Amino acid sequence: MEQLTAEEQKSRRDLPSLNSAPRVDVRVVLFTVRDGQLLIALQDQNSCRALPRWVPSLDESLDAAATRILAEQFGGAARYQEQLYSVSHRGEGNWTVTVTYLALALAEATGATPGSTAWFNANTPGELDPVDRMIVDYALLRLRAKLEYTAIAFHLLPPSFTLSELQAVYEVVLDREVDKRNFRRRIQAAGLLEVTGESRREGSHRPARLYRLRTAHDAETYLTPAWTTQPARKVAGQ
Amino acid sequence: MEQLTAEEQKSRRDLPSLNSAPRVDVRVVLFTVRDGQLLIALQDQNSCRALPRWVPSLDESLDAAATRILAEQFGGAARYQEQLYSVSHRGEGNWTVTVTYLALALAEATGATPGSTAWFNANTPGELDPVDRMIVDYALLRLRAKLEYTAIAFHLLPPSFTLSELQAVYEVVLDREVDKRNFRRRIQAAGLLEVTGESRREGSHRPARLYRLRTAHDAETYLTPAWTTQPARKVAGQ
DNA sequence: GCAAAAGTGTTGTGTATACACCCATGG
DNA sequence: CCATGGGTGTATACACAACACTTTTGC
Repeated sequence: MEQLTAEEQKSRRDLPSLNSAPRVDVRVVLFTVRDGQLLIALQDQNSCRALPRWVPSLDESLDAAATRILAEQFGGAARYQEQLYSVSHRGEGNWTVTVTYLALALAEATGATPGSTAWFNANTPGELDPVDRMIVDYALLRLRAKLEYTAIAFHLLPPSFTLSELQAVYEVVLDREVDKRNFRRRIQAAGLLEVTGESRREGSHRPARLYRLRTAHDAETYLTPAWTTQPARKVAGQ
Repeated sequence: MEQLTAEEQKSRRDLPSLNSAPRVDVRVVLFTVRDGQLLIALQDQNSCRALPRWVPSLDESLDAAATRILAEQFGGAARYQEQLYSVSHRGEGNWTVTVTYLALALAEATGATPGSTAWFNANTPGELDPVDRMIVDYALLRLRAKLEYTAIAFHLLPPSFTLSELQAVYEVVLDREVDKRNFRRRIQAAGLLEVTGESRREGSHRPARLYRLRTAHDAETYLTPAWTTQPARKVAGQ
């Protein structure tokens, strides 16, 4: 541990101090589900893939920086963002603090992504910087865990959807099959859904009823802080 | 949102850039249980209480900065630390990124804390900076939630302890009574404990058997990332 | 009428809860 | 012998997993 004088220690404890401190950047793991696959957005730069990132200015919060990444690169596609974790690592010399976010986007809105960003299978994203690799792995872990006890999955679907579509999202994210009857019972017992009254005919079979998420259950409900200094965790959508 | 030229945007995306970015500080919510109360450590500075904090140098990781706070102010008392969340807030002008940690200490080792640090009831910590208040509230939420599904509570007790002591920790942290028989069944079903063979006589009643945590179950097991760049989440202890 | 997905119930199994008494010791 | 905390078992409710057939439609 480095040795400091009493004055230096005091200046480090009483904010703000003016000595140099680690740099900050923000990175986003943006998920979507399309064609039966869980995809993440990566930038193809220097023959190596990397998470979309941004160095926040002195004038924006962490959440705002994450929102900016999503807005600039994906327009209104992202419907949900949540802070994941902060890592510190040596990036070219000094320590950098990387604050990471998990975000969810609608497949419909992700057809054309500007710039060098492309979609890759979340389970096999290819060659990745080790830090980015860990972030992606942890984002996947968290997404899967949250699927079980929050309403997070609805952000991967349009406002109205069939129960089979919802089940397909669960199966793709969790990477395993789910029993149809148990799934429907569990979802309906949670009381988050209501029928829209409409139904969808899309083949030579019985039409499916459409459901929507009941308002006031739109946000997640568990184990995420309610910081009044950064109230907006929802990005787009109503 | 601020307007940037294409060059400025590029420099923000390609790390490291040299423009000014938010400052970073680290704060720790250190819990202990003593005299049937859940306590947190606060500094009594400027007639206002504040969380122990530190501005990390260019030469230390976030985890190392948290460890340093604990080591300098509490010696070897802290036995566990875990990153909580990162907040950004306007501290005297520009944005500051505050990375927060939850830590647990042994009551026995916390008798004399150097400097201006003192212990306060975690539920009624008194007047606190709004940011610190939110951090404390969230730390409490997380500690209570983790108590239910991890072995985190053992870090509030010495290496060997009675089941009644363990139950008392749960009751104090969760702030509710727990059924003795169900508690013991649940704990033993988890398979984390083993009897030491010794017992403790401390009154005119039957002696209590002493238990210890089985090694390899010492760390928490769920929903916390395994960053290889910051492997040490355990601070002191064996 | 047939292919294809939508929709629906029951049964068993394990898990959490509520609850009351005997045991070992010190004084 | 009595006061004190240590230690134990059972009955019930609830949540979850396994499992197969009928319904509605397009062609």
